[in-house]
Amino acid sequence: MREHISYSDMPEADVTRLEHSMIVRAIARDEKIFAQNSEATGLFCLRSGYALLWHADAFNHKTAFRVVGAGEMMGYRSLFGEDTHAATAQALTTCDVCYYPKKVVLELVDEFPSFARRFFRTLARDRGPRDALLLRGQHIPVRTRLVNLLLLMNTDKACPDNDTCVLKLPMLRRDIAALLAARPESIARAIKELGQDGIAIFNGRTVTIPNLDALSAETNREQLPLNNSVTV
Amino acid sequence: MREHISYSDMPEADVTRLEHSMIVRAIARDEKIFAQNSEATGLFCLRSGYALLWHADAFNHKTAFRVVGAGEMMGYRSLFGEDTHAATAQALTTCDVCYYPKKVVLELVDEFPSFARRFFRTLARDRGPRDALLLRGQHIPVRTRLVNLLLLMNTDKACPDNDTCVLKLPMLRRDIAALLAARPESIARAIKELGQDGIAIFNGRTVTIPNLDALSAETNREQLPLNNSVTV
DNA sequence: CGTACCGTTGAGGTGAGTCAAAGTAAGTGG
DNA sequence: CCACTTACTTTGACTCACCTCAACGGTACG
Repeated sequence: MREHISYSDMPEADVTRLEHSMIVRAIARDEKIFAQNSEATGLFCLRSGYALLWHADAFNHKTAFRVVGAGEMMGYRSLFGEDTHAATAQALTTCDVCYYPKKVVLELVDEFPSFARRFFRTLARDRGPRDALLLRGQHIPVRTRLVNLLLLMNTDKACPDNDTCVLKLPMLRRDIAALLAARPESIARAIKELGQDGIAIFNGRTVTIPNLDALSAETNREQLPLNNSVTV
Repeated sequence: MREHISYSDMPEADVTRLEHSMIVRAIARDEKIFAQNSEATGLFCLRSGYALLWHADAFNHKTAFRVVGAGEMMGYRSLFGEDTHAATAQALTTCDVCYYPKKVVLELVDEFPSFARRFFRTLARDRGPRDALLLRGQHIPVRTRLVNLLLLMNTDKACPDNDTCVLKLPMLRRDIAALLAARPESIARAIKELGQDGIAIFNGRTVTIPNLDALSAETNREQLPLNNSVTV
């Protein structure tokens, strides 16, 4: 949010107004931040911790599609779409959530084009749909999807270059399964495989990656489709 | 686009300016409207015909994720995301495409909040990600995914209520396959099944649906997951 | 020291992918 | 108008990755 403001030509008074409208709330693990089909009354930011966004369909198949990390926004899609929340946000860890009331956000967006443009950008760049291709594509085996997840989760904590790299996942096996559109059992098996091959060693939620390049290489481990079709 | 304008308080002069900046182009079947990784220089609208949006990954797996019909916009995501096109748009049928240069659109968006708000809405409501859950979810069998596609494609041409309903699909089997993340062979088998069960009779690209309710009922034909997990 | 999850492992079944080939429609040129 | 080419569609046989079901080990917590 601070980043959005810095790109705008908003005067100090309005910045203060926005910051004063903000409400911070501490959320416990597993607690919901907002629920699917509830009204979008404002914008949410994660100040610390991790949250998971998931969607439940007609008969309650739950599909996770995004891990929200510290500093990221959520709920903007339904806010600007003038619609109820399409997903539930649930805390993976204890976290601090900032809340900006709809009224203030929309007024400032109307008033300051540069602020609005920044939101346009965020909305348009929403990585959810694109990540989904990596994490949920059927033609990609579970093992590879898991590697993709590790690579995505590793963006923040850069490792000491090629050296060993340790990553702490914020979620349970079942959450990983939901993100990868797989079953927890399949995740366990993929984890075992990656460990045996020395690509990524899981110990509870801590993952040790001896060689980041070797992990990345897993991604290109495609079985050549030879489907020389033009359009597909 | 006309709808976006009508919701705005844009004066006549600017409406004219927008309309004069527009370029209309006739596109032949299979021709590309814009290509993945190319620069987004403007906004595209489909005046007539159908187009398909698809994304190709590192080693050329092609995944379709949206069918664009007449009156719909495309390319807005990369335009506002200030990024290259994330997908290729390809004509399924011959079609007329309107093109609005980036410069004019962005200027008007900056100037008229109500116009901007309308774009926010479109961007936020982009049905791509949500449809993807219906069309590409692994836990949903191909047969059901095909039914979902038929229901989505049927929005325009409403049938004479419960009576027989005929639908003409604009795309090839391989395009259906790409949309459903399946193989053309699997599509053929699902089509055969649906025909045998009298749910939807395919004849080339023409689909006859004897009973729309029966088709909808297919959607709830979920095998109960009994996965009583809370978070997944 | 149970109770309750979470995580792992094994055995078995299956939907959909792969490969190969035949059938069908759609252009193209003589 | 008919051979001929080309691309699309369908079918069958086979295989496999993943799901399902079930049982067991580990860890946390009252």
